[in-house]
Amino acid sequence: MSGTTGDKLELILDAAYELFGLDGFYETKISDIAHRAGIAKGTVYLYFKSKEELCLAVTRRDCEYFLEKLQDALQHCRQLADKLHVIAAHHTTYHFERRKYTKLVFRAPNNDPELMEYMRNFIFRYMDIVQQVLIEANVQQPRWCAESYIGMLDRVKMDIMFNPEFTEQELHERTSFVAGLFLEGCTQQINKQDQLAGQRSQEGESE
Amino acid sequence: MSGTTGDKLELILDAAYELFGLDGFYETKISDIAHRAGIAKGTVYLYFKSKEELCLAVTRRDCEYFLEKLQDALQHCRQLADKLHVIAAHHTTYHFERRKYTKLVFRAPNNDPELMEYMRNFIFRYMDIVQQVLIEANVQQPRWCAESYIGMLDRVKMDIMFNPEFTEQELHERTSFVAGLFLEGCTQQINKQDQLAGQRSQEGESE
Amino acid sequence: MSGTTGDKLELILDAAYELFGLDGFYETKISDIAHRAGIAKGTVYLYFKSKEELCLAVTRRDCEYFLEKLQDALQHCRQLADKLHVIAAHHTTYHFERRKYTKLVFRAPNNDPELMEYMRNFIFRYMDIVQQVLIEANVQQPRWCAESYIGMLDRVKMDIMFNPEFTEQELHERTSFVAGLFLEGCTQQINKQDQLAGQRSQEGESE
Amino acid sequence: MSGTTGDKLELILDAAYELFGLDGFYETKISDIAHRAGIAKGTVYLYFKSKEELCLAVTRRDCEYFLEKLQDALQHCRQLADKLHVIAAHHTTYHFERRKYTKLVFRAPNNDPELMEYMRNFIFRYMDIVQQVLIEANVQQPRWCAESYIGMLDRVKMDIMFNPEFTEQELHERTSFVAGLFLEGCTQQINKQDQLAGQRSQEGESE
DNA sequence: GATGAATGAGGGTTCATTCAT
DNA sequence: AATGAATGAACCCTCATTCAT
Repeated sequence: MSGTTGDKLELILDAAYELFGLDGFYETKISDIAHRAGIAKGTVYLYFKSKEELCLAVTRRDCEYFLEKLQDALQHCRQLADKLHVIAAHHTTYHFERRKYTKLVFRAPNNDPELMEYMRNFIFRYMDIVQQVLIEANVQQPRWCAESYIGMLDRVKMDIMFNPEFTEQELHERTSFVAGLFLEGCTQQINKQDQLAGQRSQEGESE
Repeated sequence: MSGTTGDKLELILDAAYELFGLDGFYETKISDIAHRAGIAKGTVYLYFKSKEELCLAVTRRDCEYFLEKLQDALQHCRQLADKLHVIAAHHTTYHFERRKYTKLVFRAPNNDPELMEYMRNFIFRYMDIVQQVLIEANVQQPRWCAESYIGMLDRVKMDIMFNPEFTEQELHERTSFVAGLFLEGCTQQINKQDQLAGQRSQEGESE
Repeated sequence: MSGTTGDKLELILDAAYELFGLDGFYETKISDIAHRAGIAKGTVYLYFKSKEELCLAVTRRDCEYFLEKLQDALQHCRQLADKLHVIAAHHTTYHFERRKYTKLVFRAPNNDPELMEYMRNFIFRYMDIVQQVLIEANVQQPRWCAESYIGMLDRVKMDIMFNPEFTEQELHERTSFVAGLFLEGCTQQINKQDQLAGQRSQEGESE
Repeated sequence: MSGTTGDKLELILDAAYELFGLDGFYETKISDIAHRAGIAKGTVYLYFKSKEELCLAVTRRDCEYFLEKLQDALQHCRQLADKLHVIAAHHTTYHFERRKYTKLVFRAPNNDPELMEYMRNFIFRYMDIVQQVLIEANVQQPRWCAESYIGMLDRVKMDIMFNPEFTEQELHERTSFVAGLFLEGCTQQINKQDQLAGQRSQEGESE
């Protein structure tokens, strides 16, 4: 009865996500999006002021959903190892499920300041979540470690997106590998730090 | 000397690199490039069949130079630690020096298959070099490790390019951090493997 | 009282007059008019078949009112001088009061035949009124004189509309000047004619 | 050989004058103009930044030519009567020759400030020329008289442009009529002034 | 080889008008 | 009668590419 408005907006976002993802921002015509959404070209402009704004909305919906799902997943585990694995699995699975949308990697309208700013901000928020996990586990240099972890996962993502033969099996192996490798590095650091702390307390006692 | 063909080609590549890097592929007009190169618009087409081909040439020159310099730098060191540091330093410094060309991150003409293929291939070659370093040091899973390392470095690159206040001091610290973190993980793995190998040889002896 | 059909029609006309006058026909959107009238876009089309017809209605109301007021004013005077001054004062005052609606000068939809025809007709009727005044005073060439008078007044109108600093003081001076100048010319002509008539009658008598 | 550039610019101006004049600014498509000029749509934009700028150029050429011709014609006469007639004849003939371009009356893009400013300025310059003629003949209130004269002539112009049956015969009659009527008014004023001056000098003498 | 005037396909956006509710 | 979401034709302008000189 009502809710039609919401429906159409969703239709547009879906169509835009699909086409921006498959063909890229510049290669996608508003008329294509409208056609795929089953509406008229002009209707797009009832919901979005410009192609750029539509792209921003698409990106926002995608990224917010990404972070939301990540937070959800993290709630169910307590151990650092678990959390790191959840993060990795989320990152890789998310992109594996969307692997046909290769052009999303280049979130293009290169010069749209709002989109640039949003993406910058998204990365920060993502990083903050990972960093928090590391802080809770007493990992040293949690910011840089978080960045490194995300970097490792992003490289896997690139493989997923640009290697058409990337299998689900491979997905799991790579995910575990990255999580494992990183955990090892962290554990190492934590150990060292504990040793250090231990030494200090011993030294303190021996005085 | 100055009227040589080669000169003009170089002028065009320089101008295109500058503008593609500053503004992005789609935002840059052939006429802008010609203007900056100090030549006529039509002349560009004496050297390149299309804007895409020019972009490919620009990218190629940039990437080949990147790999070349990396190889050069790697020749001067033997230790794994040294090599990893050289790789990291090269990666981060290269992009720090070109940090104003933020749009190079999106090597855009999204649909040019040749460029896509070239980039895919470039990554492989880059990865192969890193992988070789790891293989020589007996690191397990050298491919995946190589990918992880490059991923970590690529994240630093993103920070460099999109954080305008990124300092040279920070550059060195981050570089050393990443190299160190990765080396630790690798060393760990090598150790484990050596232990394993040691056990096996012992077991073999004891028979 | 307020929900009456007539009310809404008036609201639309008022809003359209305002916006056509301030911004011009082509620059004004139907949605703007609806918004200013406090009604929905579609409602405009319950009262007017098209934007052109609305413009015609606006113009008609404006012009009819102009002529009506002129007729009213003329009823109160008998002397040619008075009548000419009333005409002049009406012309200039009317536009002075509406001087912020500069775009009314270009009653645009250039290609609407109905509007063109109406405007042509309006001018004729206006002219007829002035002409009648002149005929009653025995002015020679009353039609052309009427045209000239209106032309003079229209030039004042242009000054009023496009000179933002045009003051009320100036308005009165210019009005009197134009009326005076024209009256003089007419009187002159009337005199000459009277002389001519006098001569003729004298000649007649003397025969 | 060369001069081709100039040629094309002229072709565009001619085509634009024709179409803007026949159909109006908003009703004329750039593609129509290009077609009529025998060139491609894009070529128009090599010579003019926008449709508005083209309209300004068309107007400018037209108005400058108008003033130029007026100055030329005025050089050949010395008497006030002659000058006034030349002005009138020029005004009416000019528009009679262009009477099919009815839409030029509404020099439309209503909101283009540059065009508005240019037109304002054109009127001033035109008025200045007429005013100068009156000053030289010692006419009182030369500015307002000039305005009135132009107003009278402009009304004739309107008749010319919107009365399709306006004949050349009528043109001459109306022109002479307006010039005569105005001259009479002026002469009158000059006489009065001379009388005044005469009286004053007499009074001076008698003292 | 070098030029730059000319081309014209192409797409984002606007907005008068319609019509289901 | 009133609404306002939806429509889609229309048009300005851009810019990669061509080609005559």
